[in-house]
This record gives sequence, C-alpha cells and structure tokens, in this order.
Amino acid sequence: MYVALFSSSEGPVVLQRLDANGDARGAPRTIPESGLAEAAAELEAGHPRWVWDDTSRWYPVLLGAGVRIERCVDLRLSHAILRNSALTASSRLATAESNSWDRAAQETIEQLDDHALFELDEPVPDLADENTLAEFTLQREAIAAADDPRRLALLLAAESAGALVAAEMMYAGLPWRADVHDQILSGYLGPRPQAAERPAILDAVLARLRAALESPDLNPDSPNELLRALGVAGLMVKSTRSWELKKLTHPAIEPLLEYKKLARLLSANGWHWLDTNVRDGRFHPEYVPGGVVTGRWASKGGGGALQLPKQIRGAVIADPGWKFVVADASQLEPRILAAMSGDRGMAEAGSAGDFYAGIVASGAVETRDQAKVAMLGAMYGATTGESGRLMPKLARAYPRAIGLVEQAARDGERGEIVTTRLGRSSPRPGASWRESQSEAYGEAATDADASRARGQARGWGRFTRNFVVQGSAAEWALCWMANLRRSLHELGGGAWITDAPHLVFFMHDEVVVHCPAALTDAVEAAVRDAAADAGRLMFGAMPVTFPLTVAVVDNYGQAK
DNA sequence: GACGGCTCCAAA
DNA sequence: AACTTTTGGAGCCGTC
Repeated sequence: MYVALFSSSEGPVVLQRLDANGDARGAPRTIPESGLAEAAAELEAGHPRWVWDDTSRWYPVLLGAGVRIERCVDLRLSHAILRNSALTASSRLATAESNSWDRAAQETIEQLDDHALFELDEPVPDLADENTLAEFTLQREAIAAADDPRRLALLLAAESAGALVAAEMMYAGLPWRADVHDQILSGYLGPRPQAAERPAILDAVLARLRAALESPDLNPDSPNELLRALGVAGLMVKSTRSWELKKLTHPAIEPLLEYKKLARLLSANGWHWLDTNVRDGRFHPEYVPGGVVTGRWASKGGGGALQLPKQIRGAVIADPGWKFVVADASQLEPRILAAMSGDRGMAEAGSAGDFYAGIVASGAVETRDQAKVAMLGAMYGATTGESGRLMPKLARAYPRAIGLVEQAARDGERGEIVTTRLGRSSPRPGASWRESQSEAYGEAATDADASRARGQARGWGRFTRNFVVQGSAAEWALCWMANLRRSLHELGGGAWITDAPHLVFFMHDEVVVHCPAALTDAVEAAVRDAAADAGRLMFGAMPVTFPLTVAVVDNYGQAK
C-alpha cells in the first residue's frame, strides 16, 4: 500500500491512499498542516510506502514531531534518475518537455551543460503538488517498461531510503565535544585568540617563514605574493602546491608547509567552524543525496561534512555508555568493477581479503603498490607514469574488467552516455564540447583545434570511465545503508531513532553507527550482514565479497 | 562592496 | 607522491 502526501493549492495537506497499482483508493483526506504528524503516525502503523515530492521537504517536520517512517518514494530523486537513464529513454517521462520536476532535480543534479536548462531569474515554483499522483503514475510506467525493471526498482528504492537516512542523520546529529575540539585546536595552533588575531603558534611559524624568506610583510595566503617571494629566494616553482614545495630544499620550506597545514586547519575547521556548526553537542550537516552526478551524496553548509579531516575526528566522542561502530568497505571500487564486469579472475583476486595482494598473487603485477596504482589508473584513466605503464599488464590479466572501463571511456569520447549497474546514466557533454568536436573535423580546423578537441574528448572519456565505477559503488553504498537502517531499527526493538542504534555519519564508503555499548557486537554483525546483502542484491550469484574494516571505538579519531 | 574565477586543500 | 575521478569551502584578486 502507498500513501501519497502533498499540499493542495488551498494550503492544507492532502493524504491519499493508493493501492499496489498506484491507483487511488478512497477519498483524499485534507488536513491542516498542524495535524500532519498525528495523521502520519496513524497511517505509518499500516507500514505504507509514502509517496511524496521531496523527502527533505516533509521528513524533517515529521522527525521533529517524533514520527519515523519505514519507506518512501522520493519523486524528485527518482525523476532525476528516470529522466536521464538509458533504460527508460523512450518512456513518456523521459521524452516529455521539461517541467517543474526537472527544475527541482536541477537544484541538486548539476547539468554539465554550458547552457543552463532554465533561466536563473525564472521563479522556481513549488513542485506541482496536484501533479504528485500524475508523476507517480508516469514513473511507475517508465520503470515497468524499462529493459530490466528490477534494477531500476532497486535503485529507486535505495535512493529513496538514502533520503530517509540523510534526514535522520541530520536530525540525530554527530556527537561532537566542543571542549575536545577546542583542545585539539589549541594543541596545534595555540590557545583561542581574541576576535581576529592569529593564534600564537601559527603566528610564530609565520615569523619563521618571513625571516627565512627575508620578507617581513609576506602574506603566504596570497599565491602571487608567495610565488614572488620564493622566486626572490631562488626557488623556481610554477605553483605553491604543497606537494611541489616538498621537492625543494631551503630553510623556508619547512615553516611554509607547516604554515599551510595550520592555516588550513584554522580556516576550514577552526573555532569559527566550531561556533557555527556544533550546537548542543551535535554536528548536524545537511547531506544532499544524489547531489553528485555519479549518484554520490554531496553536503551543504555545515562546513563540508564529507571532507571532515582526520585531524579533528578526535572531537567526535560517543555519549556515556555508548560506542561508535565505524565500518568502511575495503577497496570498494575495484571490487565493484570486478562484480559488474563479471570478471571472475578479478573477483577471485579479491576473495582472500586484501584485493591488491590478490592481484599480485595472480601474477599480473609484482608488488602491492603496483597493483594499487594500476587499478587506480584503470578506474581514473591514467595514461602516463607508472600507472599508465602497468595498465596493459592488468588488461591482459583481467580482460573483462579492464574492457568494461575501456568501453566506458570510448563511449564518453564519442559523446555517448554510460550507465551504472542499477541504471543511473551519465549526463551528455555540454554544448561547447560538442562544438569543438565537430569543428575539429571541419575544413577550417587547425592542428591546434584538433588536438584540443582530442584532449577534451579524452577528458570526457575519463569522466565516463570513472562514472560507471564510482556510480555503481555509490549504489552499493545506498543498498548497504538501506539494509543497515532497517536492521538497526529492529535491533533497537522499535525504540525511537536516537534511543536505538542509529546511523550518525556517512562518507561514500564508510558509515558510523552510534549505539549502546552492550549492542556493539550485534551492530557489527548487522553492518557486515548489510554489506553482504547489498552485494547479493546488486550482483546476484557473482562471487564477489565486500569485506568491511570495522572498529568499535569511543572516539572517531581512533578508527583507522 | 558584490560577484565570479582562480588556487589550494580536505575527503572518498 | 602524483598521475587520473567526484566534490565543498576559504581566501585572494580582478571586474563590475
């Protein structure tokens, strides 16, 4: 059973039961906004799948009122997938004129096109509320007619479950000890300074740097100034990137690298970050499911939740009597590639535990480092250096796996789209890309035009090559989390989210569960089971394992 | 002064 | 260690 939830043009909220076919059952029920939580709680007892335009619009309100829901269809996220998927390309939904659902999807899925699909000053209307039912019908029709409906149905269920997880994690927050964060900062930078002053240790490092470069007013935050000062000191570099500076020998380099490290910590996760992002002992980042073209999540505000540096993870401390179970999927992307390509040799290499050691054992390359750099090269499209040299060896040993990414790269170079395991397709290249490709074959084309076009084509090929792997890995992670969310709720015996084991953090291939200390063993088992289930859901009988590295800790900084 | 592009660096 | 993918954000700097 489904329950559609939308607001009508008059204002109040409408609830409409739907049967298994998505057809309305009974009269719509109109209630005031203030009565939504109560009505939703009643309906939830019947375990419906909620159908709504946008989880981030409705679910935070329900959570705030103490209502957890089991499952939903997020029409906005689903629309973005179905609109672009190669599996539904001929559906009515995909071939229609663009409408407000595309506009809504646009807010998170950035179209990689030089021409904006919509005028920016055009007002973005509320998602057409009366169209919720019509959109749901169109989506079901598109899925049913797809080449492999099961794949898309799984993707959309996982995507929608991910939206629930994102809202629940934002609600629960990541336990964060402001006092410990302050201690960490003080250790690196010196005590918290007044207003806009530079912390003492950072100030001392800056003084050493200025002395070493004989440049008393140098502002090292300005790449221009820094480059000039380095030049005067006889250090010829093209950029001020740390890895380039590390190659130099000069008394100024040590304080400069130290300054960069400390200045970064201060500006990205210093006291200002702490003041604006941590309230009542919790960090509440806003996750954006589907925010990355590949299907990975993005995060908004909250100072880059998905870039949380290891330096400050020590401030993430479990509540008294509680623990963190931190789990990350080891070498996820190579395993995904092995599974989706059906490359049994590569799957075998990963079955013993350490994927890269398995590659070495198979004789494809000689060292673990070579295996790692070669695999990264295969997935990212390296052509130069050691990685580029090792690639042919890998291609001989694992023709199916390497063939899959090579094919994806060639498709991209021709401007075609590629599709993940479950059916998310890549965007098409933008107008300027297509223009320079066609110009490169024209009469007026110069060698420079042709070479620029080739470079752009290869660049897009690297994107599509990576898209299929990164996107399919993101799908695996969604399935993993959806499974885990369900079993954590069961472990909690139906208790409220924050009273039961619950997800508090997610970073692409890593999750953090906050749970009572007595339940850590059960949670660890649940996390591992959820990973195994995700593999079976996506790849059926293909013998690929997805081992996890699990740590039970009081403090996130202790994990890895 | 606001805005956008650029550089740099954090994460996976 | 980067090369090669996807991001978010701070600070600088030229332009409007």
